[in-house]
Amino acid sequence: MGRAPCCEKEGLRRGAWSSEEDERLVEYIRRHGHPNWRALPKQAGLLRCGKSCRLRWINYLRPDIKRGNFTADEEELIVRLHQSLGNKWSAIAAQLPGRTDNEIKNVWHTHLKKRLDDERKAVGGGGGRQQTRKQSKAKSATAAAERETTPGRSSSATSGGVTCSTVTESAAPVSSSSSADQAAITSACHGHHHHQQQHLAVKEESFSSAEQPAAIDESFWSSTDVTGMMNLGDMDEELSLAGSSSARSEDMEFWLKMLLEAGDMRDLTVL
DNA sequence: AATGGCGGCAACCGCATGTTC
DNA sequence: TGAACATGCGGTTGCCGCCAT
Repeated sequence: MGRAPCCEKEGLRRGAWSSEEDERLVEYIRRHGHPNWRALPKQAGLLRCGKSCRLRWINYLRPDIKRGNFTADEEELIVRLHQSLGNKWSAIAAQLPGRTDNEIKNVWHTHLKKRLDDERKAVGGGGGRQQTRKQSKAKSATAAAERETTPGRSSSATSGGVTCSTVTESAAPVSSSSSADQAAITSACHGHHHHQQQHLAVKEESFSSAEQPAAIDESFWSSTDVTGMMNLGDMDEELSLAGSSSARSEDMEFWLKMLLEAGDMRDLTVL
């Protein structure tokens, strides 16, 4: 049986968001939260589908987004986490407060992957030729074409075949990561452990419902440029005041613990 | 100055998963 | 119990600006 599309396609705007749309969305969420993304655009008077609104909010408009260049620490953490977790961008993002999975994904594909590839070539003198964007896009198109003819979920499978061309890209799933990988995540996580404990809750939707906005400094919202104006320390305080907790963060903590423990055990067996 | 190529990033697409009824 | 619906996630695409020629 078919699923209803997430939104009716007719008459809805697509593409880049205007500042007016941004303001509308921010203003609406400020007032009402976002209990229902599907209904939100209609209620907010936006000609967008709910999915688009959600994405815009999560990746750009949320007040706890940290924008700007990634620090060396952040990049290193991404690399290490990617070695252990693979392309689990949301899991990686959960360890980088203020960063979105989309942003991390972009950084990985545009900077880190290339850098690692270069380093690998410098060290090992090989690892395959770097794929150009053109080639990559051409392959993507081919993959997309293949997808048309292949039933079932193929987006990840085909793209996996395309993009997992480097050693790093083909990082094993968690269950089969090497002890080196585990050590990597262990050290990465230890290095940021305190930070993470503090911020695990931050990744969770800060204003997932209307009960939160009261905790938000109104002056923040009066500004058009809503990004980067609230520092994370403030967010932590607000969240802890609000007693925010989340199943997802707990899940993350749980799996992180499992990973760490597994890593420790592996290390022991190796020793 | 014109232009073509490339990199970076925001946004879209479609499937997976969770939730509700 | 299972269908319908909502949300999350990862891969991919398209646009725009920068830079080399």
